[in-house]
Amino acid sequence: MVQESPTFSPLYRQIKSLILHALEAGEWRPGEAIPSEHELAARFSVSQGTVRKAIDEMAAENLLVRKQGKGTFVASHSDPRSLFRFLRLVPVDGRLEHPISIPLECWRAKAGQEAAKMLGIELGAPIFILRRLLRFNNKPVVIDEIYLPGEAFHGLCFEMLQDWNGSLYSLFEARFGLRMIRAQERIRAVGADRSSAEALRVAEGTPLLSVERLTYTYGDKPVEWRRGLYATTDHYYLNELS
Amino acid sequence: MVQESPTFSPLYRQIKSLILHALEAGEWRPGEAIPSEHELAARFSVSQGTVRKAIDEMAAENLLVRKQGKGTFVASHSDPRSLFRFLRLVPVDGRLEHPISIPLECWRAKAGQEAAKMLGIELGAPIFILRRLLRFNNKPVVIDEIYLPGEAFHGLCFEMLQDWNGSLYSLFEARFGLRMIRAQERIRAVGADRSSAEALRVAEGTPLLSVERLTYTYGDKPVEWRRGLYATTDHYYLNELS
DNA sequence: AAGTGGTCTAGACCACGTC
DNA sequence: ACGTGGTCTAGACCACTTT
Repeated sequence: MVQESPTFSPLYRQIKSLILHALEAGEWRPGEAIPSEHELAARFSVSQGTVRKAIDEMAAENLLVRKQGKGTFVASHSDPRSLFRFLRLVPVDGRLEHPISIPLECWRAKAGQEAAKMLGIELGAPIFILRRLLRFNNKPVVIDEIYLPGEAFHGLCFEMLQDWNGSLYSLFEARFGLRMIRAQERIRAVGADRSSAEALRVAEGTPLLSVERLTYTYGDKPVEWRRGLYATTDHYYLNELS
Repeated sequence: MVQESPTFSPLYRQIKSLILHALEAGEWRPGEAIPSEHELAARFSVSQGTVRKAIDEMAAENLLVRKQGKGTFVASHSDPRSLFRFLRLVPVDGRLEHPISIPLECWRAKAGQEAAKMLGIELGAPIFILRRLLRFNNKPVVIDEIYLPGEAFHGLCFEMLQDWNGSLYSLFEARFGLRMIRAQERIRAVGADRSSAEALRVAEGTPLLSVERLTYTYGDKPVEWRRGLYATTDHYYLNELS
């Protein structure tokens, strides 16, 4: 079963790849259980231990969630536990505040130089641009500008965003079948310009965190680029180094 | 019915804990190989697979490094690969620059309110305060103020810092037997004050990243608290979300 | 009682590095 | 050739959840 070197890849990684493709093809939806380890072992004609190791890795990558006695489930952004996986903003006083997302605008546009490069699409290709505000405890803390490739998101509109009760990524998951797997953030400090100062209710020139995020779905395909400006008077960006 | 103990911990975690204690006691030094899985299995009277699972977890936590065909080694900050594990600053133009650390000052002091709280020591306990500059490509980019508990670092002096060729953490490891395991960073945006503006060669008020880091050694014991100011005109703080 | 994931074992074999 | 970690298997039993 195992290939010869130099393209050697262990059996459990081949199994992992098969499960990954099944996930990508939507064989099981987010939140649903995948077949038991025993069933998958029979399906792929390998031992249960080999399936186990494949699933172990996928669980470590937050693609699957294991629940003893119940089964293994497809990770979902609807799960409240995964909310702060991508939003690393924490209030100074320690009180956990559930942020509220307020969509401001949403319009069609053509990809500029930077957006095209980041999203890996043609210059001038259709995109959506979305502006939204994040409130913690009714105070504006983050203003986001989000760039989405038109192809993957057609049908997106302002009303859809307003009607949705939940995180943006859970909407992407439910409406467009797009699962955000990992992201890369580039952080710097900038001074607030006029429009962001107004939105965040701070003085012009106030130091803000500029957080540029590129988010990837399966196959390391970038599907979202965003730039957020964070007011850090009452909150900070928390990062664990390990 | 037999009530199971609520403190149940699987065998491999007990083994992990034993290896951890041996590490903490300095049985093997950073960079050295630990005994083979087979030897450890014999020593603890368990199967090799159980030792393996313990080491797997410790490798995932960057405490050990496995090298196929050679052995398993105690992770070390002298290893160049671990340099950017704690310094997440990347130049905008992509060219990898090796940062150079320039010690500015080092003096004894008594722990103030904040340092005492962070380091978990008595108010007024002896500490060291260290200021240093980080240059990338000969340009000042980071100014750090570092607070160290006096007890763990006695003998530290300015000359020692100047003479050391390597990262601060590799010095801590070699001179004080203190291994930095994990850290937590709190990031916000601030305006440069007079002294930091001078050190970083920027205008007063320039937005800077304020990065407060609390670093832990074995047993989740905090042993370093630092505050860094990062100039982000030519560099950004890179964070992977996964 | 039955089904799920979680642990533990023992043994065989493979890939890598060194002697 | 030998020792190291890496993979794969098969089976037993444990812990948790549901029926």
